[in-house]
Amino acid sequence: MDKITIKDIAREAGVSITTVSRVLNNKEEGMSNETREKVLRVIEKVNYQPNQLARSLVTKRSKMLGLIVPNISNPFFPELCRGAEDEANDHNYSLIICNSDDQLHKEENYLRLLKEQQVDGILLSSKDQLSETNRMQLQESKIPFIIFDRGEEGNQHSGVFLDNEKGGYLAGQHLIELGHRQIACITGPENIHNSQKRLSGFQHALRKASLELPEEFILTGDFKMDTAYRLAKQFLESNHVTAIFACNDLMACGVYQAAHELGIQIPEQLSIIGFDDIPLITALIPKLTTIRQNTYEMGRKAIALLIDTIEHEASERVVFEPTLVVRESTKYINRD
Amino acid sequence: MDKITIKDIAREAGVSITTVSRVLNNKEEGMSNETREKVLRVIEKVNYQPNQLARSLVTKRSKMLGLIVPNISNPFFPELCRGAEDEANDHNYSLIICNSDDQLHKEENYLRLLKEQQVDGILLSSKDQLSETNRMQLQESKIPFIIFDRGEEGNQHSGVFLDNEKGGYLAGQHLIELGHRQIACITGPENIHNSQKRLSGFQHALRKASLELPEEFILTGDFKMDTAYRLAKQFLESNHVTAIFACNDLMACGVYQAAHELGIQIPEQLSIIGFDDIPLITALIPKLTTIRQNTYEMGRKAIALLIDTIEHEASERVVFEPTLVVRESTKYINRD
DNA sequence: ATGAAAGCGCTAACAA
DNA sequence: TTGTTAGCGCTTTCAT
Repeated sequence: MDKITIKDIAREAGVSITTVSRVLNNKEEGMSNETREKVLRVIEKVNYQPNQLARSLVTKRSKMLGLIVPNISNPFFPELCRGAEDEANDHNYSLIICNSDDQLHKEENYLRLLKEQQVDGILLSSKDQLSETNRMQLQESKIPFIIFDRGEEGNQHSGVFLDNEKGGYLAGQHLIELGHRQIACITGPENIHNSQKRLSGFQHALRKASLELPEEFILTGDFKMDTAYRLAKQFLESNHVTAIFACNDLMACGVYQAAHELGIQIPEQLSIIGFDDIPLITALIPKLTTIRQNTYEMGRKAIALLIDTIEHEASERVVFEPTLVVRESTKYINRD
Repeated sequence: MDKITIKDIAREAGVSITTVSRVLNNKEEGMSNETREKVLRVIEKVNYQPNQLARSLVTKRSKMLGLIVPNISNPFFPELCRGAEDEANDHNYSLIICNSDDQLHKEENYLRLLKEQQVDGILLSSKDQLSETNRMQLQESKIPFIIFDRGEEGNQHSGVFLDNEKGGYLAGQHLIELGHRQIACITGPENIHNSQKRLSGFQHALRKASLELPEEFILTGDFKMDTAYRLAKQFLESNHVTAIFACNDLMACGVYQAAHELGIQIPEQLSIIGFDDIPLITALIPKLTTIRQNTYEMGRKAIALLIDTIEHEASERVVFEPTLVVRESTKYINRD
């Protein structure tokens, strides 16, 4: 037996395929209740499911959305995916999740693939700012897209952003309030905008307390645990600080390790503050103080925005506010 | 300007659409190199991308695969996704990742959605055994599917599995060799097959050393950190053991917390061994000893199998072997 | 209230 | 070597 099509239903119910199509799409007008019921019964009986591909071909709406994330292994992104997926499903869209693995060529590849697959829109959580090729591709293909957090600020494209500057500021303020004066910071990659913002917000807070972050106390990381571990270990071996701000939680984990291996007690000898509040960090001992972003909700909002763009050509920039979550890895210090 | 179609290319190149279709699909025969080049030039010039939906409609191949995971927040699954995605892309398929959130109705929903979306096959990492409805749905829709780890053993459906029994055995053997005699185990949900296997393998190892795991030392968890934390805390308050086997790493994290709060030193007073070897556990202090599964490779293999099933109606059951990774959370004990 | 027919963008016989 | 044509499963005018 072959796949059941609309024709089969029509024949079985003794009506035209137009009529079947009407009930499929809940067209109210022009149809007796009797007919509708009859068709519905047949559909039910044979467990018919319309071919979305065929529908898409004529309606020019695939009901599919694409989501490109830079690194699915960072628990930050699964949270984003969850939010995005839930919102998409609520609106009857399906989501194709793609992991660009921090590689530009993969990102380009996915962009092409998603377009071929005729997705109705794309949520782009790019590693970096949008490359010129990609921007052009997207713009000229006229496919609606939304930017998630990363990406430039000057540009006025719609998207969901975090106030990274404020996040960094909160982190700095917290450490200052705890009395810290010797502080280091491990940043994300240099070319990444949100990472820079976190740093500058952080510096801003320090400066307000008349403290300048020395060049050597700014370590350039890459948002990954291993790198942060190596950087921190090397740094802590030959420098004395009482606090470290890691620009994401994964890197904070690396600092924990480094401190542990060097016999440095957290938070007694070293306070650590992270960024993101990924789910797993509650497993760290002591529990990590961090700057929280509501990733799940940001994912939902981003997709909501995307669908709004698709269906009503809306356009908006939403900025989320991060919050400070004080746990156990930061501590008041009496400076000598 | 509207979307560019094959017609536009044909007109522009002065050939028929059939010819264009031929070069698109790399049909070698019957066509002068001249013509091919000409068409290729036009395609290049206008940056034409064929509509995959239209192709699918006639070829009956959507080049899309579905992957349903039970809990994307468990870092185990992003690893699986990465492997699956890479393998799919290598074969020119795209992957729709769905998170069923441990909810049966979501899983059913996704199954329906994936079918409507005409995916060529499904990789199902079901929370539980396949529900009867789902099994029937899948079977009668004739859509190729592969089972990932969870799910029944008796059934002979193709899939990728882990030798969970062996994993449990390795864990038990390790603890025994370290001299532990008072041991507890935190399992996954009772109805989940792989969880049961881990336990029975574990028991097997103990029994070999003439040790029987008392009922009260088997704590039924749910693969989640929080639950394991609560169970472990309650348990450790009133029982004395020298080692705990957590049936996945997330739960081991929960045990860490509990031990920490009770002032129990790991591994001096309590050895802990986990299961999975998820990426983040290297952040735990001390580093977690665990039973490793090669999740990424399992994901790749599963998709390879699925594609093989789709393209050559192959069918196979692959079983991966877990390995013991000794780190710092287990320690030799001199029993008194 | 219902149906016939055209067409979405493409592939695949079959002709020429 | 190339083109004509039918049709994939559906929606949507336009008739009736």
